[in-house]
Amino acid sequence: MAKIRMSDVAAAAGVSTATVSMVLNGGSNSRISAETQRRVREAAEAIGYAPNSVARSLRTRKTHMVGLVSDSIATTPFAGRMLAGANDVARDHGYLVVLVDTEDDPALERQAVQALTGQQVDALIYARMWHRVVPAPAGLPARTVFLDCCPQDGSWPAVVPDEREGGLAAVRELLAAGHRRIAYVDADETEDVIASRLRHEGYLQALGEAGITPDPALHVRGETVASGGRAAADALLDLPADRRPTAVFCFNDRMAMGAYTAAHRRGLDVPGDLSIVGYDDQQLVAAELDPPLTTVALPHYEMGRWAMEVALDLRAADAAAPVLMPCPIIRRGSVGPPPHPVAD
Amino acid sequence: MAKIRMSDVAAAAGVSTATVSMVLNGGSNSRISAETQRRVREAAEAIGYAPNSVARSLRTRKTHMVGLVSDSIATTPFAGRMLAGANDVARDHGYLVVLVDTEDDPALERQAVQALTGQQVDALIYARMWHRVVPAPAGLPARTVFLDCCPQDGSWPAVVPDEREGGLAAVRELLAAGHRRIAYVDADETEDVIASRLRHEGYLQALGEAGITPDPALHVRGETVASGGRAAADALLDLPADRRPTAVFCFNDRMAMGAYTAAHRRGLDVPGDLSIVGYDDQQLVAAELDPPLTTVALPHYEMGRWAMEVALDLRAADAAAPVLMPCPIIRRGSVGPPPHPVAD
DNA sequence: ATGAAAGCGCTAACAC
DNA sequence: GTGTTAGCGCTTTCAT
Repeated sequence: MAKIRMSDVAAAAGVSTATVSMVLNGGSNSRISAETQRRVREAAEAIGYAPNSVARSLRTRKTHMVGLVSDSIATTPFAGRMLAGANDVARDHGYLVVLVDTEDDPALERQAVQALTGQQVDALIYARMWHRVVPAPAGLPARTVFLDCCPQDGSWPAVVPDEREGGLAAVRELLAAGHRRIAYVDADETEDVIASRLRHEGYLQALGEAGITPDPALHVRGETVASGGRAAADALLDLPADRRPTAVFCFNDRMAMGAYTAAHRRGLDVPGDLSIVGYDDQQLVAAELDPPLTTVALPHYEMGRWAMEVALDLRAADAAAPVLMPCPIIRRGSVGPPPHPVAD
Repeated sequence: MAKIRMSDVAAAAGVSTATVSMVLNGGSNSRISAETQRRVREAAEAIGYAPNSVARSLRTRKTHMVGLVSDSIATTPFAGRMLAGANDVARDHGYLVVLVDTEDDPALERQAVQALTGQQVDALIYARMWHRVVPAPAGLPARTVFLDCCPQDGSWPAVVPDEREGGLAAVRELLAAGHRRIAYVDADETEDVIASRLRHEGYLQALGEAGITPDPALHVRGETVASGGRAAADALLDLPADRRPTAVFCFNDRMAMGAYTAAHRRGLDVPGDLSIVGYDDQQLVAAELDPPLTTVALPHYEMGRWAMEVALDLRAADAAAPVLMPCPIIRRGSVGPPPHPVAD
């Protein structure tokens, strides 16, 4: 199975390589006669010719590959959705994606960017798995887009989730069900600062819209895992009856999972006695809880698509400000009316 | 920022491109004089030269890229671990991985294999996200390795999890804690046939080793989600006291999660009244449950590494039979002694 | 409508 | 030790 070159096709069809190139790339509108086209195609087929993209890339200065450097493909379930989004549009447009995981190591990151530009990728997507503001690594190619992070020193297109709008949607959902005493189980101050702050802003705005004065006792924090959520929810449920929340909005689904545990352990029903809304829409958590969790989805797939679309210049992007991708609310079974009519 | 070529470096250093190539690739052992080497390196540095891998690849017929085609990077949390394993070894050896997700669509698959071989990848990894026997797609390059699946018509190296040994380990763990009545909450007959069968074999073997005759009533099935596990566990717990299991081995962590719910809803303590072992070691589930779940880990990271190692010829592999990668047991808090001494 | 020839940027014999 | 030269397999003017 020796490699078959274009010249082999040319010889077999009795034409020049230039002609072969024309018919194989030129579509049917080329100026080559129909008869010759047929001969060439048949010859190519017959001898099993497959073009060598490396040679083509060298000549055309286009590799039809885009690099994707990320800090962690493995450690979050979200990474896959981003990748999938990017991959889908790449594939649909004849592009391949070259993936490098840098594990958040700056040295590996530099090395990755170098390897990728050395490989002449047509564009580069720089992705982080948590919404952050990051310093732009050196040596980025002209066509670079930031995914789930913003470059410190603007001037690159970027896309991040609209966390504020997400917090707003979550709390509005609870408000619409009739709740007035709504708690926010927030992340620890050390973690996920941006998401935490933005979702909290959404929370406050929603309360404001409903004319509710936020009760500081209803803003609690914990580690962003189930046990942290459970502890925070316990604190809330220990409040005297008249100050206790009838609903909680949790920073993420895992904390919401802990809130379920807290409620269930004291015989409280979800959503009968306590309504709960999460954030992230992690399938393994949100959909599997009993009852299934109403939550706000992080639009990783859409962000991945968006990034690839601007990388391939399929979509214009303003480098001045990051695009805010909507976080839709996913209604499942954890929100209901408050247990009894409530006054403020 | 026009592209800088090797000839620019040569000109700047006053040598030929051949010399530049030698010093830049030849390591320090080349036959170029130390003085010239210095001049070349300095010139390259000064004008910011970066080699063009496409040109190099065309010449050397090595691209230092390996293709990875998978059926789903997005829909399972395991995909990331496989990718990470593959990526880590690729990176450590100066290789890049080109990823394509085919969504299990044969047409896309053919197209992916073609694109990748056209791109002259040095090797190809064909990955599936569920342990399966698959028909080998046409046109695979000589150096192909199968990941988490076996080619129907042998003759390619492959690696899959040792599910049988995993089931064995899970049940031995329960046996060691003193249990005798151990149930297996299995997958539905329609799902994951290979894993289901193999884990069951491990279960039976472990019981056999302990001199226990399997009780068919203790082998139940359900959908491989939390609700399926809950229903199955409920059925088990409804058994008369003398036939009821004191421990259950669940097909996966999600079903185990359902078993927790079933136990908790009837006031049973885990592991006080019921010990539970899962399978998969899904972080989001196993580690977050209360108590944390003892489970058997699927070695995705290791399989990813293995596949890339044989792809890069760093490790020999026999194409005759798939390699069985061990599934280690992860001890957490869901296994304890049976509630009271038990007789068979 | 088709072919000749140059060259993408690099490496590797082979000369000197 | 270093330079010359000939490609790797393709695309693309420019002739014809």
